[in-house]
Amino acid sequence: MKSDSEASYLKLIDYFEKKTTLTEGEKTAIKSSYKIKKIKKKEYLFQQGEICKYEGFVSQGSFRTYYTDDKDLEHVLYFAFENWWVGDIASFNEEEASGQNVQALQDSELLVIDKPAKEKLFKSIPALEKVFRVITQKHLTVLQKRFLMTVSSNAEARFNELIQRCPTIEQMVPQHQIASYLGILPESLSRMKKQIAKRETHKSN
Amino acid sequence: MKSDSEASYLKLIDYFEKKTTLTEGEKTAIKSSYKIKKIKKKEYLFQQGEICKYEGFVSQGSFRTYYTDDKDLEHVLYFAFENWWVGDIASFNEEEASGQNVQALQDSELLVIDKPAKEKLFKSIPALEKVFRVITQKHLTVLQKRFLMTVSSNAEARFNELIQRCPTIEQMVPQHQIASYLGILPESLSRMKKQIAKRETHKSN
DNA sequence: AAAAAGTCTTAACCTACATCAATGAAACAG
DNA sequence: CTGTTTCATTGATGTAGGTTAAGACTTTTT
Repeated sequence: MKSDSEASYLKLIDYFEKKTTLTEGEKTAIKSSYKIKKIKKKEYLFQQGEICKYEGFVSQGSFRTYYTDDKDLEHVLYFAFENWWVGDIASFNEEEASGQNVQALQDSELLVIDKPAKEKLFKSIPALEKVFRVITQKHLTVLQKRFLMTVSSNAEARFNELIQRCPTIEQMVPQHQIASYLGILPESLSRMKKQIAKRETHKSN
Repeated sequence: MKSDSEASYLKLIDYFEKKTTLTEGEKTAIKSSYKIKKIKKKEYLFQQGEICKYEGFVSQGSFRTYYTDDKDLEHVLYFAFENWWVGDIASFNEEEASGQNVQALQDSELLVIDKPAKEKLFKSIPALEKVFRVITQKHLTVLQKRFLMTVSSNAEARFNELIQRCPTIEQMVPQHQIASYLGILPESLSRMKKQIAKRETHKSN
């Protein structure tokens, strides 16, 4: 399906063009550097203990990045939908084992690049270097907010913030994974939602 | 005190030379780009609501970065000792209000640079660009670990991890700020330490 | 040297969320 | 279509850490 993959590459080019200007030649270089990788539901880009060999741009579908602790509990670090990135920066760059798992939530498609290809691409398009520096900074800022939110407010406030920031998330992700993202157990989220609903009906009567 | 400031600049140069190679001319450029800024105990590099105009390298003393929430509770995000950096990357780069405070824990000294000077320095020493990209990545990795630690283990495990990673911290920082860093109240840390001590004596008898 | 401000500890009580256990419903595989 | 995981809900009970309040001890300010 040539036209499908063409559309995927266009998403990536559009994404970059929102952050910098590219010549036609540069666009071609980008297209030939990123490869299409399809990942079926519940399968992985990489898992804990493996090296993250690819950095991926989500062209179709969705992913979760999570960490499994020593009590075998999963903790969702991020969700990634279309036009977002997945990967473990530290593992990708240092070529060391990752502590994370990146799993498809549905049959999905990524545009992936490995480290040598990325370095080559940076050399031919220096402006991209800055684009990725900014992406990393943004990433850091988001995580800082998340961390502060986690230590300074309760699960209900975190839930409200999530719904406000990402209103469709409940349609896209099972509830126990939202709970994990919020840092609570599914039982607690279920109870919490019941409480919220009860309060809502009381108010409106 | 010329010799004092000379020693401060040497710390910064040594720091950079661990990550890249520099010519004498580049070292001179670095020295003339960073300015010395002394900050007395309890005073600030910047506060919540202000723009972080300087990125600082701690040449003497120590700092805490914290956030004050809507209930007026302080949450320590980082400590910074000698040879560490302070600042708010997002605020510094985007020139927007910061949500953080950077406060000296004792009379301290920074080598600071503002955004125009940093951009100019990057132009004259492109290798530094990569150094800072790596610093930001490292920063992100550290924060990710911290976040996962916070959601996947209890305060005692976090305390033990901190002591192991930074054994002298209890001599350098008041206990209520360590509590804040751990995400608990000073009373809880005090109680926790008592429990630990009780267990220790039981074991050794 | 006195006053004020900051720090640490202890104790009694409270609450948000975890844990354990059971159930029904939905999704999925053979 | 049917047995089997997976998912959501609910209830009973447990606990880490929060809240409030008080006292002692130390450091800083005047």
